[in-house]
Amino acid sequence: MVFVKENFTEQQLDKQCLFCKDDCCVSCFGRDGGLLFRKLSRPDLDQLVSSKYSVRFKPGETILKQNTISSNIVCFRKGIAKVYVEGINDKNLILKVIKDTGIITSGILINNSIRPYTVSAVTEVECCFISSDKIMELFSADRQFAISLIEHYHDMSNHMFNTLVNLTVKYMPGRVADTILYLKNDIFRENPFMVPFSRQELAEMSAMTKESFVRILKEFKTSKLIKSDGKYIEILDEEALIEISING
Amino acid sequence: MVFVKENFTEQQLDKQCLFCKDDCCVSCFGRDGGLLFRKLSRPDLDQLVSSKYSVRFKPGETILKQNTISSNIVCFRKGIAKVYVEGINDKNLILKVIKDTGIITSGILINNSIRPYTVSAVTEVECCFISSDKIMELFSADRQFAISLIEHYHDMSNHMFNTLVNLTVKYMPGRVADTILYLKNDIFRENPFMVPFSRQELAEMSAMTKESFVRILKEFKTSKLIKSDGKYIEILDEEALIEISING
DNA sequence: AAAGAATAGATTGACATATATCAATCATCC
DNA sequence: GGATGATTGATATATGTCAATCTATTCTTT
Repeated sequence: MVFVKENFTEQQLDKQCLFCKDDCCVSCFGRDGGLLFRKLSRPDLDQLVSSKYSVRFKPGETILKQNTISSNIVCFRKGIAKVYVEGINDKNLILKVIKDTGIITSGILINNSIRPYTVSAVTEVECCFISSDKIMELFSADRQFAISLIEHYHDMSNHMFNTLVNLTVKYMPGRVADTILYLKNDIFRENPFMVPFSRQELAEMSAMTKESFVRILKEFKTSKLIKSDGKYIEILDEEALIEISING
Repeated sequence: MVFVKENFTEQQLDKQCLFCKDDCCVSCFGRDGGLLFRKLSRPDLDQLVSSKYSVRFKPGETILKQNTISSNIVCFRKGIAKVYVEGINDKNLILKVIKDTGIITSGILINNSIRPYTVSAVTEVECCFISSDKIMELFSADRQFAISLIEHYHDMSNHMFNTLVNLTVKYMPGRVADTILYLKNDIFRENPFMVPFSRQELAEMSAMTKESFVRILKEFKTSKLIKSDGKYIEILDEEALIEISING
C-alpha cells in the first residue's frame, strides 16, 4: 500500500487509522484548533500516532509544571485544562483555557528554555504526550508541517498579545467582560454555558481578586447584561458587553 | 566560485559581502539579537542583501502602523525604536525597545494577520525592508533557517510572556524596577545610561501614568537605589531593585 | 435513606491602599 | 521668553483586604 501525501477529512481519519483504539488519531491529531497535524502525510501521521502515549489526569492534577523542562509536546483530547502562571504571593494568572483539543508545545522544541507556566486539569483530562524529537524530525522533513508549526507559534503569540493588552489597559469591568466573552465565544461556544471554574479561577483569568470579580458580575446581572445561576452564565446583551470591553 | 554553507564571523561578512556600501550585511543580517540570519549560506545571504531596501526614519516617525498589513519584515540597523500598542483613550503600552539591531516580523509571513502594534522611531533610525516572499523561500529551502525563524518567534513569545506577567501581577514599584533593569541590562548595557525616552514613554513601558512613574523614580532616588539626572539614570543598588522587582 | 454537622466556596459590607486625575509650579531648551 | 516637558501636591477613584454572612455540598450519624 502506497501512501500519498494529502489532507484527510475526519471521516477518512476515522476509517483509516491503524492505531485508533481510543479514537486518538482524529481527536488529537486530526482536528486541533491550530490544525498543526492536519496536513501531515499518512505515514508520518501513523508514525506519530504509534509513538505517542496517552495519559489521563484527574481534576486538579498538574499536567506540566512551571519552571521545569520536558521534552514532550502535549496534545489534548478531552476535558478542560487551564494554563496559568504561578506568581508571587499565590497570585495566579490564568492565560488560557483548553477545552477538548489543543496543543502545548515545549520550549525544549527550540532551545531548551524553561517552561514559564503550569498546565493543570480542571475536569478529567485525556491527552497524549509526544516526544519533541519526533516533532523536530517532521519539522525538518515536511515543509508544510514546518509552516503549520510556525502558525501555531504565531497564534500563541497573538493570543498572548491580546491578553497582555486587555489586562493592562482596561479597567475591571472591561476585563470581566473579556473573560465572559472569551468563555462563551472561544471555549464553550453555546449560550447558557456551564462554567467549570471557581470564582477564584475566573478572577485569575481577569487579573483581579475574587471579590472584585463577584461584584462586577453582580453589576452585570442587575444591568441585565447577563443571567447567572451558580455554575451557569448566560449572556443576554452581547453588544453591551463588547461595548464595555472596548471602552475599557 | 562555489559557495559552501557555513557560518560567518563578522569579520568575514565585512570582507566578503558584495553589497556592503552601507555596512548593511553585517549590521542587519550578521548580528541581530535573535541571530535569525546568522546561519544562512553565502548565496542566500547575498540574495537577501541584494533584494532589501534601506530606509531612514526621523525621530517620531512611524515605521510600521498598527492595524495594517504589510508584506515586509524589517531589520533594524541603527538607532532606537519603540514597539507599542495604541490603546483606548490615548493610553499607549510600550512592549519593547529596539536598539541598533533587531527584527520585526510580520503577521503576513504566516497568515495575513493584521499587525497588532505600531513601531516608531525614537532617535534617527536606519533599517532595511525585506519582502516576506524572500523569507518564505528561505524558510522552505533551508532547514536551519526555518529553525532560526521558529527560535525568533519563540523569543518574541517569551519576552511578551514576561512582560505580561510583570505588568499584571506586580505593583508599581516592581514595574518601575523592571523597566529600569530592562533598559540597563537588555538595551543600553552600560551603567550610567542615557535614556532617550520621555517620562511619558517610560510610564508607558511600565503601564502607569507619568506622574506615578515620576513619584516612584523619586522614591528610588531618595532611597539611594538609583541616581538620576535629567536624561541619565544610574543604578546604584541593583540587588535592591531586583528584590523590589521580584516581590512585586 | 434522612437529618444534621462540617466544610468549602460564594457573596456582601466596611474599610484600607494603590493608582489616576487634575491643577499648579518648576526646570529646560530653542 | 514662550513652549514643552518634569515635578509636586491635593484629591478622587479603582481596586484590594479583611471579616462576616450566606449557600451549597460533602460527610457523618442514625
